[in-house]
Amino acid sequence: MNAQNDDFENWDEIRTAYQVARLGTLSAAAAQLGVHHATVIRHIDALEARLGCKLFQRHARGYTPTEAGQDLLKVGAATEDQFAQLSGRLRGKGAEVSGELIVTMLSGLSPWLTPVLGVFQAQHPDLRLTVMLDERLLRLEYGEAHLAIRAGPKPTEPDNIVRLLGTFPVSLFAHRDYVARYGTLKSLEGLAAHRFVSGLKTAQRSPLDRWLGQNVPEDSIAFRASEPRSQSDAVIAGVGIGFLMSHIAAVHPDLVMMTDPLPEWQTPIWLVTHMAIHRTAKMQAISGFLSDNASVN
Amino acid sequence: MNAQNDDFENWDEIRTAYQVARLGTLSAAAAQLGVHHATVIRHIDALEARLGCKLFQRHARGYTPTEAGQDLLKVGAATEDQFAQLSGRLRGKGAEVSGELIVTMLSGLSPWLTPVLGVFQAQHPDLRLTVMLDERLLRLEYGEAHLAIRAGPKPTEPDNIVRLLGTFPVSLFAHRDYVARYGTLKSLEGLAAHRFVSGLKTAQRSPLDRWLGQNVPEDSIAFRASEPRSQSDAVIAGVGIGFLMSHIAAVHPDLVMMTDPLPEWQTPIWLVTHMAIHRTAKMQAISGFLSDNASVN
DNA sequence: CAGGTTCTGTGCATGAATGCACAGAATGAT
DNA sequence: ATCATTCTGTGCATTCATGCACAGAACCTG
Repeated sequence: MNAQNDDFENWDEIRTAYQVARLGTLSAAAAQLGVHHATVIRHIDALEARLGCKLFQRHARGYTPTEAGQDLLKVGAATEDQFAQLSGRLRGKGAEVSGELIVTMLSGLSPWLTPVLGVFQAQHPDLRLTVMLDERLLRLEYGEAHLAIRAGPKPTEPDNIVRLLGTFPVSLFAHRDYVARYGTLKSLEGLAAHRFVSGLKTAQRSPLDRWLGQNVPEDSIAFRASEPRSQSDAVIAGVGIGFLMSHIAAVHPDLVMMTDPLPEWQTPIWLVTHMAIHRTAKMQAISGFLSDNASVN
Repeated sequence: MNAQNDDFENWDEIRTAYQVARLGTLSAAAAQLGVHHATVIRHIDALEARLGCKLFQRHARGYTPTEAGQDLLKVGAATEDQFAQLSGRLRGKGAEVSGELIVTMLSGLSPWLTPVLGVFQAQHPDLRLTVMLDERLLRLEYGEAHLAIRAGPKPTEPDNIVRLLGTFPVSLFAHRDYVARYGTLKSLEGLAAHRFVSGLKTAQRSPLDRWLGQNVPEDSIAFRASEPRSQSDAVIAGVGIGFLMSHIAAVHPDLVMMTDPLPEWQTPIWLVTHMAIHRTAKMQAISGFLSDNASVN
């Protein structure tokens, strides 16, 4: 088997010989293959030498296949057909909105995006949708996730395709009970008199966490949580003032916006896919759907 | 069709991906293919990018094929099988002493070699043997002939495989009737008193013709013929003295050797084949047969 | 017959593919 | 926990495949 394999250690030479056998001249085969005719003749020379077998009778105006060349013509045609069918199947799969789809996002985006994804899945019943809430950067190239929805600076990992979902206003919110007890926020100079909810001090991954760290005394951070969802839960429970996207806060009638949103708080949201699957209909469909349906009214 | 073809414009990448899918690691595939693992990963990267489709899940300890990768595994296995069978058929044909065999030689060698070739053909009834007597240099690479039997200096055409059949003594012969009428050849100093048979004056391709041209007065060349066979016919008919190989002349009891053979008259005979077919059993068989059976006893 | 066109075949320069060397990740053994 | 082994992934240097430019052969047209 291995000894036989050595005869055909270059499948591209077979492809070239097949085209010459099919078309009859070096020039035509070269045009079909998109290479120079010198390349074609060299492939034929190499293949014939390796096989120790003449594949063609050579004439000034083209090549005619020998019996061996005709045999190779048949095998080459079958191979090309098989590859074309494989290509069609792969494209067919890629043209479907079906199969598994793993979406990863920060927990803070879940209350907003999970219902949207649910509607998408209802529209495509063949889709097996998985939503993973994870701070950790799931590896798109490892297939741990197919779509990552990220906030903050534009992701720059190589081999990733990044698309902006939108830039969303963020502001400081508190529960009305908190406001009744501690009062409103008169201005940004009065931050120290209030209690705040933030992320872990050691991390401060989010630009908003860093903003709080720079503008609020440490003694005024009343509550720290590793997950954004826990942070928003604390705000909703009246523990303190914290950042939320305006449209997420709008879902809660008991939340009060403490100050107008600053432009620097605006947060871009990115849809990230791996280039190897970006072109599939599935990925195009989910990206388009999120762009159309995750906007804030 | 052409659009589909573009997906698989590099059949060697498919071969590489097939080996990875089959063996599970880049290293194993690289070893099997005889390339570096860097080459393997680059072929996979290129193919996945071109297809826009993940073929593998990538892990630190190897690759597992996706559904698409498994599809490619099946197609690759079928392709490899088809190519292996093609290889077997070509080798099988090459292992047979059958089909067409065209042998070309000078006419002067025909009385000696044609019977030998006839015996060879009788031993291989599936062989379609053609003997072409031609001064013109038939193109081995064009398939006009498969085996050329040539005399004189060693042929040097590229892509030809040349094998010495033997070096044969040549001498000057005349018919006994000629000797009865004109006497014997006392020495090489008495050449002018005799009549000779030679090739065309304008050609003098053969070293023997040139020897005559240099050592015999032109008036003593009684008979010129373009074909060596015609020349030997004239000698046999008693027209004059002419060169023949000793073993060919020995077939004619009426021919008399006029002088001992000179070493410079010795003539090497070469078997010439084209490298593309040289290794086939057919060519090996005919070359071996001629070496064994065309010797002079 | 002469000239134009199409095609093959080859030496040399260029560009692309490949191998080398290294580093990092993951796993297993001690 | 540390070290060794296996494997993947990448930048750079080297090698090899390819394209360019040219010439020759064969055929067709005027």
